Amino acid sequence: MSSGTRAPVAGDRPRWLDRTEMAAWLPLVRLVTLLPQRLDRQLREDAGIGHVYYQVLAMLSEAPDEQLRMSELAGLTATSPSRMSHAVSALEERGWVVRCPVEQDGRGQLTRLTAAGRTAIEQLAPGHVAEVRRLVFDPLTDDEVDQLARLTTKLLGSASR
Amino acid sequence: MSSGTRAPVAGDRPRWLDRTEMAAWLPLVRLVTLLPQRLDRQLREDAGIGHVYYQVLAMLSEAPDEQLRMSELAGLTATSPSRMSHAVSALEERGWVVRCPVEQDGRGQLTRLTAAGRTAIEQLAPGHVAEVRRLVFDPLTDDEVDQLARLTTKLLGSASR
DNA sequence: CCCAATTGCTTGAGACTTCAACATCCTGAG
DNA sequence: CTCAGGATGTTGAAGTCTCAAGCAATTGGG
Repeated sequence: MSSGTRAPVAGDRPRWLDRTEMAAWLPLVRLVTLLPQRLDRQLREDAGIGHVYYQVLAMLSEAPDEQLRMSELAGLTATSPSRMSHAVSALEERGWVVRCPVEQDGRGQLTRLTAAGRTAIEQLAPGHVAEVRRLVFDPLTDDEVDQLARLTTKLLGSASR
Repeated sequence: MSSGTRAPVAGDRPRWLDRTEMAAWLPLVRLVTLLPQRLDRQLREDAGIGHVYYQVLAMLSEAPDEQLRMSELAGLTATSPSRMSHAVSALEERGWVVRCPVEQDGRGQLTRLTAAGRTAIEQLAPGHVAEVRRLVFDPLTDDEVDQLARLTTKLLGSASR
């Protein structure tokens, strides 16, 4: 406890979740626990890296000149600068990525895909896509895919703030 | 790479995601990254524990006699036995939970909420619910909450297997 | 009864994430 | 010009998660 800033004063207690909300909340929590687990496991078996690391390679492979700034990578993958720094270091050790300074801004760092990195993502992508299909898109109808897009986009608004 | 079992043979390459699917996939990945982050942060500020640990307390507080077996806890929270064992150890150190052997099965362990644990969850719950509302339910209409329940439940089917 | 296979859980090592502190560079007000 | 404040990244420590290995208890087939 340690004197939280959010004092649990009786009276300002928010409404608890009703039955309908629980019917959405419980599976949602399970899903956000389980989905990263599955994505991580499949990639770790195939390449020894987790999903975040794969995302870095994926974003780089689609960026102009196959390079991005740390802050852009962090933004695109919704991770902290610190986490991204560690992640890029790990990818650098594998030789899949290199760091180099930015011309115009002495603070910045560019991360660029190496040839080995490109090979890696090209070999990884098919298996990953297959897993994504199996986990997410195969069970859904076209309409449901649209619903999923709308819902997740809407929820991102509040989660990003 | 290291000779994955899933050989990237040209030809068996699965269909890449189309525009519609991407419109669902990208926000879904962000959501699945961001939501646990937010839940963790709020709980960590208030109590110094992450969301998984809170879930343990929450499930225990609603169980008969406020106790559950390790395997039940693991199942309910969609985590591995190992993770749950570590988690319960951490909660035990805080004095919020105790372990005791099961009568009928010498292998099993029961985890029971302590008085301090009950106090903790009672003080934590209002702030947590408020955060859940802010992040998930406030932005959605009633119809959308229903859609969310159906979609997440459907996706859980494939992710659990 | 006996033992091999299974179940339930724990442990330790290594990898990953977070947090706070820090170093560096840029920007703009005075 | 100068310096305070902001922005960009990095680092190390502490906590957490995963994986593989292991232990103890139970179960089931012979």
